[in-house]
Amino acid sequence: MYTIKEVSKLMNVSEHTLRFWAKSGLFPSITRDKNNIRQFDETDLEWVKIVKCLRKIGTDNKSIKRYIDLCLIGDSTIKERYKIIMDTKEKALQQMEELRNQLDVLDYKQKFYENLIKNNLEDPWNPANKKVTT
Amino acid sequence: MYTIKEVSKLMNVSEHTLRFWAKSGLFPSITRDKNNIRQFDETDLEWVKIVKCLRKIGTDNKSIKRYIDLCLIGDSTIKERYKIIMDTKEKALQQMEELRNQLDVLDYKQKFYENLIKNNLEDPWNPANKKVTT
DNA sequence: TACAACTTGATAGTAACTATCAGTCAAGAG
DNA sequence: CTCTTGACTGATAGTTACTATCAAGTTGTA
Repeated sequence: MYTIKEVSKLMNVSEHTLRFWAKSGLFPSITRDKNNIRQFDETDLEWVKIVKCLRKIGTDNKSIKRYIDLCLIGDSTIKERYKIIMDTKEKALQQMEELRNQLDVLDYKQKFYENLIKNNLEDPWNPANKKVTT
Repeated sequence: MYTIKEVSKLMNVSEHTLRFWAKSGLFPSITRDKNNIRQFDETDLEWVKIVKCLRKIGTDNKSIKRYIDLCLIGDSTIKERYKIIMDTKEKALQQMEELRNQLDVLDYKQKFYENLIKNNLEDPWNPANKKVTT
């Protein structure tokens, strides 16, 4: 059994966010001790893991809740859950692609600035040094 | 010269968001025609591009504004801007890594579900079909 | 017994959109 | 020459997913 603080450290999710997720119904099996303190077990950690995973890929909390509800219904929903996972994979791959594109933009900027810096060092009084650049 | 609608299509950013960015001072060189309509030129498209790039990597609008202000100051800020670009690259690479990790989680789930589906097809009355899974 | 370190729920605040709305303006139809 | 249509405007309100602040309860140590 883990406290919220331990889970926070273990999973690298803030306590605030864990409480928020809990309140949103994203941890269906969580229990409380006699003082109303949340107790996370290994299954709960699995829930945290999948919620974190879906959130990182931008799935909204409502859709995550839907996935969890499907899990609770049982095996009759396996195909639907499988589809959600596959769609999420697709989305993640698109994001990788997008990230790669933006890295290209940044690489271009990097070279651009490295050139400027080199020129500045060679000729610090170049009038080009007044120009505004993006 | 482009209208906001054209820029929206060209850069794949909603008109709403473009206006929001404009109001936030993220397009410093934008002009208006006699009817107060925004006119984007090629330089403005460059601004849209870099703003979009930084946003995709999660830079907040305030920091983007800071980068733009540095650009406007001129060449004396090149090293600082270079650092921003390099830090952003680093951040993007971390996000790639994070995305790869989450893809691993999803791959595991995929295999898990594929197994379940296979077993279901072979033995649809298996009592295991009642079990709740994450 | 005091106090530090947890925890709790409630509430308010924030960022970055996103949607809605009333109003302006210009071009084309009749 | 009016009417309508469509694009644009700013202002404002709403949304999502946190994130921060707070008062209050519990437990372990000095």
